[in-house]
Formats: sequence, structure tokens, C-alpha cells
Amino acid sequence: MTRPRGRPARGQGVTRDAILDAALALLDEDGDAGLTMRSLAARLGVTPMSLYHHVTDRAGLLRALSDRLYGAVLQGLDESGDPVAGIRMLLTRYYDAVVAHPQLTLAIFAEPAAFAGASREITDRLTALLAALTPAHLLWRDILVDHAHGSGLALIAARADAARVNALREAYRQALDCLLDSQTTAALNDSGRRASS
Amino acid sequence: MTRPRGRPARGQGVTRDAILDAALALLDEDGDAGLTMRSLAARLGVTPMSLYHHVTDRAGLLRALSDRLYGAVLQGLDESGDPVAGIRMLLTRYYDAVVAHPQLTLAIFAEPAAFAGASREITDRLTALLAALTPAHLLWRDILVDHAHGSGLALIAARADAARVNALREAYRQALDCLLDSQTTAALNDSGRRASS
DNA sequence: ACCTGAACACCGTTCAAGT
DNA sequence: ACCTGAACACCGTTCAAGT
Repeated sequence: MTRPRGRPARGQGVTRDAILDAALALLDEDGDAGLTMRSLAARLGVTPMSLYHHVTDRAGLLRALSDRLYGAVLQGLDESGDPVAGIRMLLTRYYDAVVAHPQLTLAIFAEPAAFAGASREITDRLTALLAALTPAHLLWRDILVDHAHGSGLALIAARADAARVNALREAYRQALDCLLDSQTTAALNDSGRRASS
Repeated sequence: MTRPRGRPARGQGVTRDAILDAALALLDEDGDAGLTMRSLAARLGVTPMSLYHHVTDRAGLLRALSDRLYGAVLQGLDESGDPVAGIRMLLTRYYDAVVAHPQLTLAIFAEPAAFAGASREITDRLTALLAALTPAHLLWRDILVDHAHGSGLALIAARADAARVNALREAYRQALDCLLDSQTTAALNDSGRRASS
């Protein structure tokens, strides 16, 4: 029985969740420059300093947002199917999280500590799935993760043009299908084996 | 017969090149936060406002730095060999430019306009090389470019730990070798053909 | 043409004080 | 426990003025 998200019923205090929600909204609207401790406080009808009671500092705020967004990627993953389907699902969800909040992702990219924290769990999960599939799982993991991050970056650079964003999302799915194709898998495994020997 | 780079012989004025050099040094030393118009001016022994005589604003400064770094990637490329070698060389150089100045790359990533400008020429060059090699050249180009960008991001997140940076550089070369392997190429072409039909 | 000084409208964050 | 007001040490950039 957790408290409902958002602002509390009629207390005039600010909750941590309300702060995170407002911060994400500011980020979505105006990007990194639009999210300042002062603008955030103003949106919540409160003094900037009161924010520091719920959040350590601006970097901590970004890390909390990243934890919320990328933590949700891992929740409710279907592990029952074949590994390839699991890998596709994991990466597609990861990419879709970027699509949902590109400005947050960009801010995370710029904050190496937060970035490493956000991608570690997903990377670990992917490693486990790949280990069941191929001996060259570390090579594969790096290729797939790096490709996902680069695709996310391309989407961010496309800047909110909805049509182009959809095309990029479709392109990512196609590229992922190709990379996870059984023939490609076999060829890459073979190539990885030759390179390591 | 161009003027030599750096500060002029004994004039007390600042050249645009001197500004770019100092800005890159600040970026390398302390990252994005370390490069301010004020710190840059101080390093050059000049008033912040004099910088605006050689550079439009901070964003223009970053774009100029990016043009210099990524423009050099395209210069003196050996086009005579087989296309695969050309592609490998282009991407390796691109990645090495990131390795040389990760902080600049990160700043560019965060500035979509500058990012698009920097990668366009390289992307175009790569498209041309791939077109001579495979019908699925657009799919390939996106995979290779996205993978390169994501690998660069991983390197940036590793934060100046020299040993780890070298390992990542080696890993990038191996991944690139695998992706450009003839078997992989064949499999990806096949997969791309099936996906488009 | 090139540089300066002062000023404007901002930042994140600290500190001491209120309830 | 939670919030406030004032202050500190910064930003990028504009403007009017100097040479």
C-alpha cells in the first residue's frame, strides 16, 4: 500500500515524486537548459531551496529520473520464450525508453556516472541472455549495446520531428532484426572465433 | 602561404586559431564545465568580450572545434584499395578522433546542430563506399555509424582511465572486423533483402 | 578592426533562520 | 521535518565606449 504518485491530497508540501514528474516535464519541453532548480521550484510553487530537502543536487535529480525510466525497462520482461525474442524485447524496450524521453537520455549521456548506472543493469541482463545463445556473448553484447546507444543518439539529433522519429524507430527495428538474424549470428560467431584465436 | 597556427609572433592580439587551441585544451582538461568564455579569455590573457570578435558565441566555438577535428578525419583518406579497407580506415579514424578528444565529442553530442554537421560528411563518404560493396548500403551505413557513435559514448563514459580506453579501442577494432567480415556481410545483405521484401 | 568595463539576466548551492 | 530569504561565486551575452 504505497502512497499514490504526484502531489499529496491537500498538504502543501512537495513530494519527491512530484519533483521528479515536474523535472521530467521540463526536460521534455525545453531540454537540459529548461530544467533549472529555479524553474523546477517555480513550477511546483515552492522555493528552490526546498528541493534540496528531497534531492541531493541537480546530478542526483537526473540520476533519480534515469533510475525510474530505465528501471522500468527491466520490469515485467517475458523470460519464457526463446533467447532471441528476449534479447529483441529487451533492446526494443530500451530504445523505446529513449524515444519516450530523448532529452533525459541526452542529459544522462552527458553525466558518465548516471549513464554507467543506468546501462549496467540492462547490459548485465543482455549478457545473461546472450550467454545462453552464443559463446561470443561479450562481443555480441558490446555490438548490440553500442548500436542501441548510437541509434538513440541519432534519434536525439533528429530533434522532435515526429515523422522522422518514427522512421528512425522503424529503422532500428529492422537493423536489430538483421543483427539478430540466425545467419548473421552464425557469421559473427565464426568471425569472433577466428579473431580470438 | 598561410599564417602559422597559434599566437602571432609578437602582436598582442588573439587569433582565431589560438582561441580554438586554448578552448580544446580546456575541454580536454576539465570537460564541458571547464570551458567557459571567461576561463578561455583568462587563459589567453584577454577580456571575455574580445572573444566575440573571432567567434559568434559558445555554440559557434564548439562547432568550429568539431569542424577542425572531424574535418581532419576525411583528409588524406586512401581511396585506392578495396572498399572494405576504405570503410575500415574511415571508421577507425572517426573513432580515433573521439578517443583523442572525448570531451569535445560529448559536447558535440549534446549540441544536435553541431553533431549533425560533423557526422554528415563522414556518413556521406561511408554511404558512397558501401554503395560499391552491397545493395543494402543504407542499412549497413546506419548500423556502422550508430555502432561507432555508441562505442564512442562507451569510451567517454569510461572517463580517462588510460588502460580501459585502450581495451575499448581494441574491442572496437575487433567488433568492426567482425561486422565487416565477408560472411557477416553476406548474411546481413541476405537478411536486409528478406526484410525489405 | 579590435579590445575593454560595466551591466543584465541568469545559474547551482550554502548558510542561518524560521515553523 | 520541511521550508524560506539572503547571499556567494559563478555563467553567457549585450551595450556603449575607447584606441
